[in-house]
Amino acid sequence: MKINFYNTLTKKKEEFKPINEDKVCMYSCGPTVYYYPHIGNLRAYLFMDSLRRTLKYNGYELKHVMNITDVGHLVSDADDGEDKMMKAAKRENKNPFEIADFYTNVFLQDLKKLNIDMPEIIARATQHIKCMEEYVKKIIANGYTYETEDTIYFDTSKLDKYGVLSNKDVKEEDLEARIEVDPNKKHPNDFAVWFRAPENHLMKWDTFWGKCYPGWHLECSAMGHEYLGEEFDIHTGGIDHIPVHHENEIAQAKGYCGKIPAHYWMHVEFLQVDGRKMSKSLNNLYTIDQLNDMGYEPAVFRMFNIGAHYKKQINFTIDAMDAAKTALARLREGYLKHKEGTAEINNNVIDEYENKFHEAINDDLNMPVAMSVVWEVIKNPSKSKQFAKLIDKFDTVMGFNLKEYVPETQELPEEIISLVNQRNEARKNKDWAESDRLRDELISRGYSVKDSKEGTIIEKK
RNA sequence: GGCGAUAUAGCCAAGUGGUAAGGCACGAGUCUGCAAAACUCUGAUCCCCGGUUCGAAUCCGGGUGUCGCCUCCA
Repeated sequence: MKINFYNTLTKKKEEFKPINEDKVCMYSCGPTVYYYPHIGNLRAYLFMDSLRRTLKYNGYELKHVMNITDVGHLVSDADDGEDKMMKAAKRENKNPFEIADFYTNVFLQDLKKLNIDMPEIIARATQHIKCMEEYVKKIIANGYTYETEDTIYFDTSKLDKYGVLSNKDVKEEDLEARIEVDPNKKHPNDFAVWFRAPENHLMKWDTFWGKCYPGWHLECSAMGHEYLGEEFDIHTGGIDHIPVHHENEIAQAKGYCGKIPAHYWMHVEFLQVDGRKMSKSLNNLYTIDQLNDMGYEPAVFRMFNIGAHYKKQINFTIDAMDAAKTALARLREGYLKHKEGTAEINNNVIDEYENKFHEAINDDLNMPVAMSVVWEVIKNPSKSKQFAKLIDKFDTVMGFNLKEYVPETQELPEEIISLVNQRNEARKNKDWAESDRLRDELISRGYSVKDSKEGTIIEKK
């Protein structure tokens, strides 16, 4: 079945045609590991996850690289300010390598908690300094750079065009620039590719230019090239990467070999909290662990995310999380009902659902519509193992891990069992006052009480 | 100032030319001793104005609101 993706490069939805017939090569910009990832960061990786799973659903093999930026880059893309990793190191009284290790681990754990399908290759910048050096040397040899005392800059004026993704009008930017332009730069869009490290800089390596460290943008270009070659299929990232980071990656690749590295560029929109950007100053940052502590397991956040298209801003609210939490519980219950069902379903019905689902995910990852198909199957009154199997298949894309889901069976404390028995006795005697009193007692101890035909069901809330 | 998004029922949101998916909440009902849970049913003409069209939420023009980027960020 045809796949269509929105391509930031061409600004339209187009049919996806990979370079190799059955293998897709892609690169995703990963995090700079200097702090805990928040749910806004994580949305980007849920998007990456949907993309991976959709491609696999279509039968593609994947070769997918994600970088971990553990060589800090400067606080600003414009190459001034403090180094992020250094700043974090100072804050926590550790060295930058310890900071990187710690937050890399936190990040990977978070992805695991969210059941994110992991890229085949996780590339840490500190382990690829050599290939970055080779990469930058060729850009230099090709004449796309100039040196200042301690920095090598990329000269964007050497390109036929800078700003292929973001409609930048360089001349106008010259006039309207509101921030101080680095006086060492010849053109405002020029950017650093290589730094000579100051004496007190901890992260530095012996290179052709002395003790150095790489420019931030260079990492992705070099590592992408290392594993995927000069041209590959898809490059993903957050929408914020479009105007600077990805433009610079493209610039570097052009300087290196004259080619735009990826054919399809896909960008995920931001998540907002209560209609505003998430930020420290607004005090509205959430991490996946915080949500968990608030009673929303990671799968709830996944459910929330799947409710909206990746190219749209999504508004995170507690109400929305409650909605997602209920929906997830019903999804699981509905799935279990099908699993125990005995109805025989006509294959045409199955095929129709399957087709509808497949069309949805292939239409630029339209997960909300795909999810609506899942609900149709879940809510089908005929309960059937065939439907359960179909949902298993859908779940390879949705990622709720339903197959592994088993309702929690908890050991109830003896005093609770005793209360339940007392209540059953009272009910038998139609002593409703006593029965209700005992129910209130159980509820106040944090249990839910449901009287079904098969008996009373007690669950810890 | 430049660039980019977005405006659909109480909330979260699909839909980009043929008369509004889905989820959650609310309400009603079934079930229940009463509840809870579950299940069933119920709701919007799509920010405003103008235009194109047999026909527009969907295209065009003009407003208005919101958000983001241009400064670290997914």
